[in-house]
Amino acid sequence: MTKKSNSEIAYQKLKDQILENELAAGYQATEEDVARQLGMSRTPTHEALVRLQSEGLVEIRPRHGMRVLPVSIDDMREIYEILTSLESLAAGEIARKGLPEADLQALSDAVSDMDTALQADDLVAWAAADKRFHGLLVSCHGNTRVQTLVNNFMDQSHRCRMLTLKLRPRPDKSNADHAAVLDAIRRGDAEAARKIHHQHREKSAALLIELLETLGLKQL
Amino acid sequence: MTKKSNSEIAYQKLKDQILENELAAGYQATEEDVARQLGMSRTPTHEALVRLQSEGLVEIRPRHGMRVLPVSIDDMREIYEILTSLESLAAGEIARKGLPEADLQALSDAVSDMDTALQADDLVAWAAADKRFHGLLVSCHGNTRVQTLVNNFMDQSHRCRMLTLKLRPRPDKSNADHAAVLDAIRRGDAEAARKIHHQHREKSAALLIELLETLGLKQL
DNA sequence: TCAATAGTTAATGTATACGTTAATTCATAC
DNA sequence: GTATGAATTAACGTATACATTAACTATTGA
Repeated sequence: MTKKSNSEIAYQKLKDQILENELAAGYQATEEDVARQLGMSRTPTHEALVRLQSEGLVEIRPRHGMRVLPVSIDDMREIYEILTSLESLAAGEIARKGLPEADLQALSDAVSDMDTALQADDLVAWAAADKRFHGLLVSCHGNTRVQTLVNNFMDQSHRCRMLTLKLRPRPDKSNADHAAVLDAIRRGDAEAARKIHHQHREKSAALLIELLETLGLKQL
Repeated sequence: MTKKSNSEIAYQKLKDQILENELAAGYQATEEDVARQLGMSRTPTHEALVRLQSEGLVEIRPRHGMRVLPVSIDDMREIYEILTSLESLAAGEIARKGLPEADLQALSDAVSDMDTALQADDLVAWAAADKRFHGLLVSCHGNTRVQTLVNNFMDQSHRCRMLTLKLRPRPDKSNADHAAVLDAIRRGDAEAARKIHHQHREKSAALLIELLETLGLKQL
């Protein structure tokens, strides 16, 4: 098998640490420090940081080191606006063209898993299944660029979703929405699939942002 | 003033050369060759290539050198689907919230310039004004991520648009569409702005793709 | 006390040497 | 003639030394 390069390792480790909040937003360090922490030289470290910067997770400020970017409420507004637009595009299109049974089954499984998780009050599992559903939606659509973008914005907003997960009301309505989207897809009703998913994402966004505002969390 | 780094210079030069088709799609070279051509070492060259890869303009194939990515018909389908979605989002939103007179004027100027260019049969000037209109639409909306994405996808499809510019019918209808979008924005009719722009982009895409298919241009 | 400036320094940008890897070539056996 | 595998080699990955730059600091003059 082909060996992973150090820069790839650096990229994945750093990304993991950022998404899991082990490297908190606002964390700042020089490239050399990061390199030392990773046990490699600055060269592959720098390359990883450049990639993470292009994904909006860190910022490289010449002479000040890299900084893990916090996510503001406005960032979340931007991100959710895009997720809403692209995902509902995907939902509509897959309803229009129809989906092989295997894909429908995968979507259906994700919805079931969300229900199961919710009944068990396992919010982390619920979030994972929810994420899977959204990921399937765009991967079934087949536009690879949409897929990449949605994955990227899900990453950018991951920490925020995880943080608010336990602070928000139980997402029962969310599960119902997903089931309704899936139903519209099965019926081949593109307009309904698009609209329902659109409203679903808008509601999620509004909820999240209101929560952040209520809690006075400007940055996280 | 703060001096530009070599990697920045490399990035811009390479990007220019690719967009202007001086480095044709399919062009392949080792990092060392590219570096020599740019008059610098591999380090900044590599960094520039990584950036260009993240923007979808080149591909880095270990042990084979970098390659200027051709754009296929399917790529154009993907790109225009996203542009359609994000730009009509922007059109709708700016109609909804209203725009300061200066912004309206800038949009109006772009429309006028398109008309003038078309009357003078100056297709290159027309394309520039058209691009400006689309750019203004998203910059007025204010979602910086949408702006970045739209700019990036406009870049990815730039060569293709330039190539087909002289092969397509005169874009009279296109100008009328833009005027109609602007009118809807002025009236504050979000739904109309969104819909008209959506149809406009879908028509452009269909035209472009049909043209590519007719000409049998699978890659460019 | 404040502002301007020159010197200091920390951090990154860059070049380069070297190690590593995988594509290719060539020899050999069948 | 073909398939296998070892040797070759071209290209990149990595570490590191050095150059460069802009932030910082301390000094000086007002």
